Amino acid sequence: MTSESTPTGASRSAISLSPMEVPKASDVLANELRERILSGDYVEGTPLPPERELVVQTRMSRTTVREALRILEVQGLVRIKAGRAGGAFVTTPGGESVADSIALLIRGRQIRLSSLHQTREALEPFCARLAATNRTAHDLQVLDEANEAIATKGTLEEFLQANVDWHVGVAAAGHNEILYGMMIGLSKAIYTLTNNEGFVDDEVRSIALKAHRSVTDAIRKQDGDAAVRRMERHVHGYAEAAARADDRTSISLDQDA
Amino acid sequence: MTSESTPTGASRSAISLSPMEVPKASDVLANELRERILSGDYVEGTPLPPERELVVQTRMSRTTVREALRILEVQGLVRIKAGRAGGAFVTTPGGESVADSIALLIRGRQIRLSSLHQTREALEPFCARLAATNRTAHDLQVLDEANEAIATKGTLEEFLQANVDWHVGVAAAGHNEILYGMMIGLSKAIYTLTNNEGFVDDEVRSIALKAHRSVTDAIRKQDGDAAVRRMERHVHGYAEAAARADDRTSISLDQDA
DNA sequence: ATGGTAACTTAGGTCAGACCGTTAGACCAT
DNA sequence: ATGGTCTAACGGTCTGACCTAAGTTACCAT
Repeated sequence: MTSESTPTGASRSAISLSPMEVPKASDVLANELRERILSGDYVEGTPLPPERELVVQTRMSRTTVREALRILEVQGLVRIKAGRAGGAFVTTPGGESVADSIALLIRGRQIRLSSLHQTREALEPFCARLAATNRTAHDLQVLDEANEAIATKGTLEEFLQANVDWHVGVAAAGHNEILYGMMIGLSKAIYTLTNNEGFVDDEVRSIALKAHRSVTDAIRKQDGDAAVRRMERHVHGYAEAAARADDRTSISLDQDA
Repeated sequence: MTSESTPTGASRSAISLSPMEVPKASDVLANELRERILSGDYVEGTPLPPERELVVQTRMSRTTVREALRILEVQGLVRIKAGRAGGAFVTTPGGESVADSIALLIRGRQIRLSSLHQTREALEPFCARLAATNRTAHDLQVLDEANEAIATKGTLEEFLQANVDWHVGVAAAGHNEILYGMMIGLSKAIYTLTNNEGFVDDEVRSIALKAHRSVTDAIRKQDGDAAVRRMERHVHGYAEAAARADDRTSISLDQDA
């Protein structure tokens, strides 16, 4: 039966299916919970039922329930506490998860430092313009404090931290959460990558401080165009200095070899 | 023994400890594996040992091992296949994880569409400039194909997909993986959010098509400045149109209420 | 009354062992 | 060649137990 001829020869039947996905139980639970959380029905801090309660409700095993919760935890949707009155609490995802994934992307793909600086050149001037428009008094205070920390000659780590604080502060002053998350990720990556390079000397520090102050000034005066211009110069200059230092490193490495 | 006087009264001993963190076993394993993967020792596709083998090696339970693997899977560092010859395979994290976290950020924080478009205004002109510099023949082909797909009057979904393809194509032509990853995230988010809004009519389509062609042209001619200028106009115009549509929606919603 | 502490309770964290479902590969029958 | 069958090697799920962290409560000594 059904022994028809196959005209084209390629396939005997006209029907064809694409690869199908069979979701895992833990994914199903995770998706369900994620949708409920993202729908906004639960306020930040709302506790999910205890694991054993979820087991009863879903009729899944505790293993499965726990994997689902773990997924949500990694995605930054819940925070899990142990002990009595512990459990999974709803969290509003912040910039950290974006930052983490960007950091993974950068490390995992062995991305060149130049790409990082290039990306900063795209984001930071724009952030500066937003900051000039939207900055609050508190934002300005954060920027000033970061600059003061830079002025205080400290260790390399302290300088780098203060540097990051200022740049992230500019992004925060722009009050755009997406850009803010992106800048956190970039900064974190640049911080770790620059920690090894040794091109940060006193000159670099004082140049950075001067640049930061001039940008901060423009932001304070709500002069968007000036903020963009100065930030562009600063970031571009920093990128070129880093590139030159990188060249030197490569060269001396070559000489070593 | 050691019953000294305690002058300050605050503490009997000089040793003092800060709050300590007791990491979970699964996190320890996950961190260890993540470091090994990110160090680049394993090529894409390298299989990790089977779960039961990891149990033997680490002397942890299978539950713990599985949770660690699940963490890495969510972070996009491994891909887990079931069945014989299955297991966890090393994956180079791509833009998808960035895209996912951005999408979560946007949905979770109820971020306004305007923030999204604002972010595009920061990224896309810069991507266009990079594209003008770095585009290959293949990149241009992708852009042309996306434009053709837009020219073909299709369903709303087809239009949106082609639209996304073109914008992502520009980012790809810039050959900066970070910006590329960010654009994928933004595009995915914008895609889903625009799917509901009903402001895409024939006029919007033809305007977008024209703008895309002019930007593509500048990229083809490697005219960076023109690419930036035209992309700025396009994105800004689109953002304003979307904002107007959003206003209309809000107003009609108010009238409904 | 006050302060400490022991016991209890509720929650997540870990473990051991079993069984199920899926898949690749080998082998055989048609 | 096509399709069936068996087997081994995987991850996926389940059960049930115990450990550990952290609030609550009751009790006891001062």
